[in-house]
Amino acid sequence: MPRNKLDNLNCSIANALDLIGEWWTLLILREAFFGSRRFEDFQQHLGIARNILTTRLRKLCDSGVLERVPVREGARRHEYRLTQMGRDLLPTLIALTQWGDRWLHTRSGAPVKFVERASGEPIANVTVQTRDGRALEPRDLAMVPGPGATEETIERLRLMQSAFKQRNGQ
Amino acid sequence: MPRNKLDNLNCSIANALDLIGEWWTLLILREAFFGSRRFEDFQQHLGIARNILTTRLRKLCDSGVLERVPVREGARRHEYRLTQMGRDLLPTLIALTQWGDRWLHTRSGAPVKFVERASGEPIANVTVQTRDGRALEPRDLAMVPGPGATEETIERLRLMQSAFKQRNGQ
DNA sequence: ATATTTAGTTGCATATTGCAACTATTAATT
DNA sequence: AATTAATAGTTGCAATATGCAACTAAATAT
Repeated sequence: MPRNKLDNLNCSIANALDLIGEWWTLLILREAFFGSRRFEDFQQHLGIARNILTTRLRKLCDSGVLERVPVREGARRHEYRLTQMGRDLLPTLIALTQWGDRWLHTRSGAPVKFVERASGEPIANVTVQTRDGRALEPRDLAMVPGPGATEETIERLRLMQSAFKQRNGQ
Repeated sequence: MPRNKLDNLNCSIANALDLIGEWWTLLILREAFFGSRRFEDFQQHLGIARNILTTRLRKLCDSGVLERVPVREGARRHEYRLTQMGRDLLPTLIALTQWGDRWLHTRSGAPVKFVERASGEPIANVTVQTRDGRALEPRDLAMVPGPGATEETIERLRLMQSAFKQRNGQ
């Protein structure tokens, strides 16, 4: 990955992308959500080069997104399963899928529909919401320094805020 | 992008990643949500190589995620703004950010906090929900063929379904 | 009129990916 | 038990993408 790691330290997106933003990685995780567990499953479904699959699986295991467990008690062969950290990517994956469904499949419609298993009801679109469930648009959001903000981040957010006020004539 | 384009045709995630899964692209879009609009803004905030920034911006404009508009009426200089298609990536970006906050910033906490502009209240975690607002876990979800499903997709989903039943002893 | 900023382009070194062949276990078959 | 096939990689090399720095050209500012 030739991308600079410089000063990505204080950005969750940059840190997340260092882990799961590499070529193939999100497709591997999609496969994992679809039920793939074994090396050959991933390889055959995705058509990914075997050496790349090796390095991706290793990285995902090292970082705790997947775990490598023996296929049976005491077996030497293993399989790759989502951990809680991996399962926690579901909202991201679904949000991305819905975006693709909406903007990139205008002809034929979504290839896969997600439904609640128990009821068969389609799920809602993933949205950004208040804690009491009102949907928010980009313009309704503001960003403020969190507990892990650096001085640099704080300064950046201050600049954003004043640019926003200026544009809205305040 | 050396990734195979083969048979990605029927997967929204694969198609989405062809557009926004390249190195830097999501960071560029994060910058856009943070208020960057000009070439130099993106370049300086990210430290990205200028030639790569050029190709990424071009691709994002060509595909309709960003638009290239004159800075003022009749000006030759232009800036890059999110389109509706681009703004629609907000849930994906926030979901990814929250994942990073949760799993990769355990020490210091989130660098940036998203709040409702009007009230200052923190937003909720992005979750997958039913249409009446109940949160769903991965195990509560099932996938069924959508309107754009190919025969291959349908077969794949059938296999998943029977594997699921087998694991759960039905 | 000159200098500076902005928005790129170009060329070359380095890093990543794709491909195909090869290896070494493990599981299945005779 | 021996042979075969499937699984899970590794290795080497060619094709691509990225990083860097210098260069260009137009638009603003002085």
